[in-house]
Amino acid sequence: MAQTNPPFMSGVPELLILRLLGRQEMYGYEIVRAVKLITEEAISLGEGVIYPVLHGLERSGALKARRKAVNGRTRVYYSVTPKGRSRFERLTSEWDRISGGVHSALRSPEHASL
Amino acid sequence: MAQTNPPFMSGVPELLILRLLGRQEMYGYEIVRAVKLITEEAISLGEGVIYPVLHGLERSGALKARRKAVNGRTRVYYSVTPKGRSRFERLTSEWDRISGGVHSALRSPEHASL
DNA sequence: TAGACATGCCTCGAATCACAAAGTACATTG
DNA sequence: CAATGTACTTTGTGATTCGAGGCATGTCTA
Repeated sequence: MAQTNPPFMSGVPELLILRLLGRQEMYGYEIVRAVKLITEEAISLGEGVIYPVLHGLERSGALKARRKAVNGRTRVYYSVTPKGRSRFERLTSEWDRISGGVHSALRSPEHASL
Repeated sequence: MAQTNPPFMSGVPELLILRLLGRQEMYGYEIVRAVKLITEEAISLGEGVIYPVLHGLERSGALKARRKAVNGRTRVYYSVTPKGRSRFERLTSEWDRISGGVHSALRSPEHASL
């Protein structure tokens, strides 16, 4: 039933994709598997998530694509542009801010005086 | 224009509210200020976010409300029910999973072999 | 030959939910 | 009286995550 707006996932697919493509170019199907690996099985993204994000990032100039035939199949390899790199940095600092804030809240003493 | 789906914020208001009300009962306007404090200014939620979440959690049985007159004004104090507590625990472990996964991804070595 | 399974890309519909802005009302203070 | 702080409410918006499904090719096995 396509549980939408799943808690804590907004922005995450984009962040992870930019992270992966910052190391090396990759194609969609490969990214699906790679996400599981780098998140240590904590996060799993389906193709229905990956491809739309990829297309959106390409359209906004954060990624560029090149088609490559391998074994009679066509793969679309993506790599980050300078624009994508700065987007990744902005997102990363956003992530640090939010997750830091939540962490403070969760760890803050049980009977702090407000 | 109400920047919607702001990165990394989905589920966060609910988590923070449940966290605060787990310590002591509070009313909406108070929560708005408290969120800034416990997140160390990292996160700030407007009333337009707090109140709808409060109503939703009450409707779903996670919170109960009681009205209290103070200084000629009426305040609605909320406190968590057992249902709310277990919801908080579920959300917390979700948060740990996701943020742990993202953290792994961001810290994972630049040239890991996938 | 057929069947199953992995690879590889794509689209669709659904439902959510965080947000800004604006509005109401009363109290206090200068 | 005007301004500010308290306290609660409603509305419109739209970006986005997700599952399910479709299509096509390659490989492996019985």
